[in-house]
Amino acid sequence: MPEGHTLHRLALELTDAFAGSVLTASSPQGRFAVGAARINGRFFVAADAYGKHLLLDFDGIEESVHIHLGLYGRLTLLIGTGHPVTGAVRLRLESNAHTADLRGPTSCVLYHPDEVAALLARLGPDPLRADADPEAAWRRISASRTAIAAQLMNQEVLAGVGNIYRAEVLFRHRLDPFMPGTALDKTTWDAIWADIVNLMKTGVSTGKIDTIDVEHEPEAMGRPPRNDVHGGEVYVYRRAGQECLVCGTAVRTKVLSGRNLFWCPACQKQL
DNA sequence: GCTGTATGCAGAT
DNA sequence: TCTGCCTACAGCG
Repeated sequence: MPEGHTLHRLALELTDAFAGSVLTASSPQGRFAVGAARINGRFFVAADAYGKHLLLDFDGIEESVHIHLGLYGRLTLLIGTGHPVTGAVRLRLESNAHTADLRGPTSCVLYHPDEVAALLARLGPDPLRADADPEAAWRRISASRTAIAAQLMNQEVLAGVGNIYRAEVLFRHRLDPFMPGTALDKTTWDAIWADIVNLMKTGVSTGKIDTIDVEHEPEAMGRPPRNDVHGGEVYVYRRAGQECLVCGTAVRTKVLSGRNLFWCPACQKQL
């Protein structure tokens, strides 16, 4: 579920459902019992996303609820209230009309304003935020010999890009994932940034990661829709061993800094 | 039912 | 670079 687009979408949905409402907060699973008690009965102000981090603000307290879904976390918004609790619900928020259930997050804790500030200070620009500065990311990337595929996933470089977007955007620009950041030119970076912004914005509005250009869409290529586990069409992500949709070469995979990277060795040759 | 895998990241080594 | 966290689900028997 959770790359940046998911969190921004959730922030919009939560704000839409809860802003201005008094919320009931509980922690059925127990691990956020103290925090839930702190926010219980307060007016919900807004939810906001920074990269893959979600912050919830309530009236009358200076702390924010910091949520990071990690690899497994899910936040589900339900219509109505009084739903039976299923599974390990870390945090349940209820208005008089909606319910939000949080399960399996890496983080669900109260943050003081200085902790929020520290978080924001360490994150790179978030392509989904209007005030994001792509130059800040470029300075980091172009100064480091680290492989571009690793840098795109580094949240201090770019906030919100995850394993799918990095693989897909590198394919879309036919870039060798192992190319050092120092080998990237500024024009290419500007194109990558613009592409990420567009792809992620689409992700926010559709709720899925779709990266295929029109000419490579299933209908255009006479193949059945993949409709993979994440519901979107992609070029290389999780397609190891299958034919590249552009050139037919077998897609490769390799673990890079603990995550499975996917790429087409023919389309994405180092220059 | 069990096993493997997963859109993430912190902390240890 | 490796391990642990923590939950859900697909695939298998």
